Formats: sequence, structure tokens, C-alpha cells
Amino acid sequence: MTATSDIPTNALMDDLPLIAGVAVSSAVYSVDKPYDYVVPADMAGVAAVGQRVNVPFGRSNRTTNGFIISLRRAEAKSGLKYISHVFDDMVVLSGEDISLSLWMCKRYFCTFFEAASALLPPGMWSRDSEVYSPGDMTLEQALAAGGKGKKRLIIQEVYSSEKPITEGELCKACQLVNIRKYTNSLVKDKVIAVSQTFSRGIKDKLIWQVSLAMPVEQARAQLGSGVMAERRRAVVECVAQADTLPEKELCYLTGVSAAVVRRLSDIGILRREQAEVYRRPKVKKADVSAEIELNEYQQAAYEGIIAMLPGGAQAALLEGVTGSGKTQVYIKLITDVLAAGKTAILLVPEIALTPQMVRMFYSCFGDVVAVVHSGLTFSQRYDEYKRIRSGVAKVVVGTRTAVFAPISDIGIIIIDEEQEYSYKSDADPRYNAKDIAKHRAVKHSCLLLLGSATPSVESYYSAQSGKYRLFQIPERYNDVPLPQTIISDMRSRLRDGDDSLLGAELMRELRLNIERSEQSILFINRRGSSRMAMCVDCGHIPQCENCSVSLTYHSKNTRLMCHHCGHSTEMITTCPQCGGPHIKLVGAGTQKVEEELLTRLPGCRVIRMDADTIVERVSHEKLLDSFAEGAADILLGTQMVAKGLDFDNVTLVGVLDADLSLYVGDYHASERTFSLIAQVVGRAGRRQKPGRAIIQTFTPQNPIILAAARQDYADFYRYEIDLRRALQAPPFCDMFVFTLSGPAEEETLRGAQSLAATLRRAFEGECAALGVPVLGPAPAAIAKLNRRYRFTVSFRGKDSREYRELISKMMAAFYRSPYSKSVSIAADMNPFNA
DNA sequence: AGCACGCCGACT
DNA sequence: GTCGGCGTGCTC
Repeated sequence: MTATSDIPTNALMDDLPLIAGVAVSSAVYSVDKPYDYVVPADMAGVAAVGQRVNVPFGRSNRTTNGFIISLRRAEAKSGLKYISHVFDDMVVLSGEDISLSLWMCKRYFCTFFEAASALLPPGMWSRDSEVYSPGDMTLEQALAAGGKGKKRLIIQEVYSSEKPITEGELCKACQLVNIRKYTNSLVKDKVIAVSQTFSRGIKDKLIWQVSLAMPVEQARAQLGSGVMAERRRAVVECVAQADTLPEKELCYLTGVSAAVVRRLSDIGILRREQAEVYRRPKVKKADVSAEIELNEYQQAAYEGIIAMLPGGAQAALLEGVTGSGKTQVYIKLITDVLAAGKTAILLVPEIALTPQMVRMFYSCFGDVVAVVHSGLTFSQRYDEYKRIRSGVAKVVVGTRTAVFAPISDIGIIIIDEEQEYSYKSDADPRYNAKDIAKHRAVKHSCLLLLGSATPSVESYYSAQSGKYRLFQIPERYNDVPLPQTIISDMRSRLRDGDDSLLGAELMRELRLNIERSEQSILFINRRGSSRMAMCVDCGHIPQCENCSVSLTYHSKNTRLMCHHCGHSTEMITTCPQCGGPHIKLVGAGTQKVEEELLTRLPGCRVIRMDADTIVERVSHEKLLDSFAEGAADILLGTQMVAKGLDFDNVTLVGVLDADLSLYVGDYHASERTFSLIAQVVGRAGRRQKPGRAIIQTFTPQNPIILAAARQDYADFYRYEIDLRRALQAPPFCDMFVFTLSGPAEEETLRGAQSLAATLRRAFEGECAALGVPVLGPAPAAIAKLNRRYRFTVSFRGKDSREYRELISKMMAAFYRSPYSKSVSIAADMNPFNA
């Protein structure tokens, strides 16, 4: 797809119709190209490149969402359809957005519409509904023209309705689910007429602002006397004092009703005006906004990075152990960038964007900061978008979608904890915010700063090879020493048949901490934290009927649930396989650990945090607050206890199952394990008191775990980079993966085989220069998902245009093949769970 | 992906 | 003879 903006200024051509190239949402990958539409004369004023539109598409002329990506005056070829609606608001693709979307199409093998939609706030599209009205004839004529069966019913309903009838009403009235096939032909025969109503999914929020319409003396003079006049006087004085204030507030302050204000406005004393307000989440004001003081290492890093700012598009990696104060460096940098009249984007991982963090940014930057994350409502998200686009907000802090912030003049893009996998989108298009940030940094010719305690191997490799400048903060903030670490070998317990989850070392230290009234954090790997129901007699574990995974027990609703598709069933009491009555819950879930803690340390107070207890963000914050206040001895949880938290009284950290995430068979496993353990260990003893960390493992000799225990990134990197080289994994090579899925296993497999064969042929023939082994088809990591069987076909190659074009070609060819009827295909590069 | 057009079996 | 089955190919 290409975009052009080409509006001839030649006056002679003005009588030619305006033709728009539209990228539509119904286009699938293989037919994704701009479709030409005529812009109706009455829309010519608002239609612009980047605008969202509705157009009729396909034989049925279903109204489809789209973006105008080109505009020109030209002879209208016959058969062109007309744009039916232009969404006239701020949610528009800029020139940068369009070129970014085009790039994303190539990079992520998606359609333009999919790419562009990822850049915009969600929930903005709406076509209210189809509305039917009678045609230019009488009911008798209409019935004569097309009145048989279902159509007769429809004609009667449409002609008897007082006002135009909506599609939904018509369906109900005729007791039909789909009336389209009847109405389409009736519309074609002009028996009934159809039109659409459009509105935006999310509306602007407007309030009434009140101000004086005349000098205050004059206003006072017009008030007269009496009881009413006294009230009016209060209103006038209040407005005079405030200059301009919202009507609601005025009523609140003076105790009058809105009618009084409206009356004063009617007689010309006050002026009421509509003003737009931005909906923003309420944030408690932080009490601290002290001047940031950097230590010598932070200062050195800061100075080095700031010196790079004028240098155009460059990248830097800031490596600093947990607690070394990278955030302070970011804030200093952003402050400087703002002072230079530029803007900044700071990306943080999903779980790190805690309310504390949000509060801190509000107190540092006030109203020029916009915070974008998944906890916002659609309207809040939309309003933050508008605040950014209009230039009110100059610093954008947020999770991966914030990388698309419609901000101009970017001075710096910072990605904190850049190794985090939450930067990669888990929905199509599967973009990686890091790639997008790189792309935007080049376009804006600005600095990209990656920060991490445990950089990704790819980034560190780039730093080592000189592509990125490397900055290091070797010490922890305020010189807090690293915790003393004990590796606790759990193998003996396994041999002894002891199935307890807490080893002797950990128990000893926990007791010690409780005696000293110091707090502890226990971390459990999410991979192993699910509890499953198992039949003791035959070993049967209930599986999801839609997906190839075991069902997980949830105590909240006492049901067995699938974490992939949401399917749930009642907890079983007898085994569905052997009929045995002995069902046991297995798996080292946080609940099981909690039970063990309560029995083995009677009286200890535990706060448990996992996906099970955390439904809303609010409760998350509450739990952490109460832990900080000392309401519990032990904080037990998954991922979310691992990062971003900072408690003064925590002196012991335990990792219950350090190795569980090591053997998941994707090349990120070691990196993830190292990062997790290193960060958890870093939680211990951040202030005056020295900390201890206990790492329980079945593989105490594992170099990854040993390096993590010492928080020795360099050692980890040396080990891992050799492995990556040997495995031909990133950064040396990229993995391209096709995922095919379909409702029938056989058919899906055959589709995958056919794709693999085509690919092998291409590597032997016209693409011999790229020739690499094709792997698969193999069952995907989750072989069945949502009742669809999944297979992968993959190959390794260094990311390049040639490979990407080949993949595009393969996808297009697959869409043309008969398999595409029941099997769908997607492609991804370096996926996280291949 | 939808959806209409098109060419073959069981029914008023 | 018609209603409707789902194969095939297009979407400005």
C-alpha cells in the first residue's frame, strides 16, 4: 500500500470530483490496498488525508470503517462509490502516523487498517445503525412490487412505522436475526430506502462556563432589591471574584439552582459558554516533590546522556542495578528536554505503572504530563489523547501503547526495563513498542534511551558492538549494599518425598524476621503457580475443552477456569475418567504456599497478591499500602511483587521456584529467569537494614541462577551470548514464525504442510540466496486455543526486506489457496512463546 | 472475512 | 417447476 497526498491547485481542475483513497477495515491482508471513493460535495470541506470515514464496501455495500490515505482531483471512473460519512474530530492520522502505519504493515504483516487502529484510542468508531423508511410509493404498490413471504412482513413494518425504523427494531418486529438479505433487494428495487446514522463512540465532554457579560458595577446596578436580588447579588459577586468558573461550581458555592444562573444569562448580565473539559483519573497529590539530587554515578550518566541530545537520532543503554535510581535520571533528563522546548515519552512496563509512580510523575511535571495505561476508561484514554495531540501535554508516561502518543517535537524516548516482554503486543498487530520507538526516534531525530537493571541480550549486544552508547550506574542509590544471597538446594526434599514448598533455610530466615518484626517478600514463578485438580487414583487432570491446557482452580468462585479462553466448569468431586472420589488440588499456587505458611508459622500475617486476589487496580494499591504500613509479616505473590515496589522494612526475599521459568523452550527463558530473580533479590534491604535473599531451586548449579543470585549481569551475558550464537537466536539471527489455526486439526495441518512445502520450494528456487531450513509444521506451544488447532512453520534468518517480502508473498499465496477457507494464517518475528 | 452469483437435489 | 444447498471469486 502506498499513500499520496496530491491535491492539484490548478483552478481548471476544480470542477473535477475529489477522489479519496481509503484503507478499509474489511480488507484482509491479501487484498489490502487503497480503494477509491468519491468525496461528496458537501464533505469536501472536512475530508482530509488521515480522516476516519465510513464507506460502502463489497457487493452488499455494508458500511465499513476506513481511513482516507490519499486525496486528489481526478476524473471519476465509472462505478466509484461515495464516502458516506466523515468523522470530523481530532482522532486523525497525521502524516507521521500514516507513514508509521505503512511501515508496520510491512514489518508486522498486517493490514493498514489494523496498524492504524493500534495508534488511535480505542472505541472511537461508531455507525449507529441502518435506518429504513418507505420508498416513493404507496403500501399497495410496494406490496405488489416485492411483497412475498418475509419481504411482505418487512414492507408492512417499514410502511406502518411513524418514523424511520432502525435495523434492530425491524429485526425484532419481524422476529428475524438477519434481515439484510431481504432488505438489500427491497432497497435495490426502491421499495424501501435505507440510510445510516453515524455518531462517535465517545463524545467530547462539555461543561457550561460562566462569566460576567458586563462590568461588575453595571451588573450590580441592574440587580434591584428583594429576596431574589440578594441571591443574584451573591452569584454576581462570586463570578466577579472568579472571573470565569463552571456553572456547577457557581451553583455549589452560592447555593442557587442553575435556573437562576440561566435567568441572569438570559437578561444579559452573565455569559454562559460551552467549554470542553478533559476527563482524567483522579490522582492523589503526592506530598513529596523535593529537588532531585543525583549521586556521582547518576550524575555522570545523566551528563553523558544529555550530551547526546543534540546529536540527532541515537540510542543509549542505561544499565543500573535495581535500586540504583534510574528513574531520577529519567526525570532530570525529561526536565531538561522540556526546558529546551521539546517533548518526551517514557514507557514503563504494565506492572510498574503503579499509582505511586503515577503520583510521582504528576508531582514532578504537573499538568504537562499525560499518563496512558490500560486502567483508564475509553473516554479518559480519548481525552488524554486529545490533550497530547493539542500540545497541552508534553510528557507522555505509559505502557506500550504510549509509544504511539500523537506528540510532536520529541526530544527523548525512554523505555524503562526495556527487556520486559509486555512491550510486545499480544494482540494483532503484534508490534513491539521498542521497534516503534526506534522508528519514531529516527523520524524525530531524537534520542532513544533504554534503561534496565538486566538489559535484554539483544540490547546489550548492540551496546557492546558500539551501536548504542552504554552508561552504567554501578552502585545502589544511597550505597545500600546488595543483599546476602543463599541458594537453597531443594533436591534433597524431593528425594525424601517431602512435598513442602518452603525449605529449611527459608523457614529459618522467615522465623528470624518475624522475631525481629521485619518484613519478608516471597516470590513465586507464575509458570508454576496455578493449582490444578487431579484425581489421586488415576492421575487425570481436567483440561479445557477448547484449549490444550489444564484448567486452573480459582478459590474466589471455586471453579476450574481456563486462562486462555475464559471457559470455566464446576469444581469436580468425582473423576470424570475413572469415577474415583479422591480429587486433590495440586500445583504450587500462592494459595498453597499461604496455607503452608499459616500452618508452619502459626500466627504469622500474610498478604497474598496474585491474579486471583487482584481484580481491580484499587485493591492492588490497598494491599500494598497495608503491607507498607506493617499490616503483615509476609507479602506473597507472583510477578507483581517482583518490581517497582520499595518497602523500607523488607529485609528478606525468597524465591520459591527459581528454575521453573527456565525450561519453557523459548530463547527468552534464561533472560526472563535471570531478570526476575535479579530483580526480586534486589527488593531486599533497600535502606539502612541489610537484606538477605533465599533462592530455592532444583538446579543449584545452573549458571543463570548463580549469576542472578549475585546480580552479576556481565557474567550472565557472557554465558548467554555464547548460547545465542550457538542456537542462531537473536541478536545473531531472527526467527520468523507462521502460525496457522483452524477448527479442524487435519485440515489445519495440511494447510501448514502446504505452506512449508511452498516455502521450501521458494528457498530451493527463486529465493535460493536466502535459503535456510524450514522448520515444521509443528504443534504450537498451545496446540489448541479457543477450539482452534494451531501449528507453526518457522525459519531463521537475519531480519531484512528480502525475508519480509518473502513472508508477504507466502501469506498472499496462502490466502489464494483453498486452505484459506478454513485455516487462518498469521506471521510474526521473534515471538515470545514460539 | 462476508456475500452474492451460480449450478445441482427434495419439496409445494 | 421453485427453494435452498454451499463452491467460487470479488471487494473502488
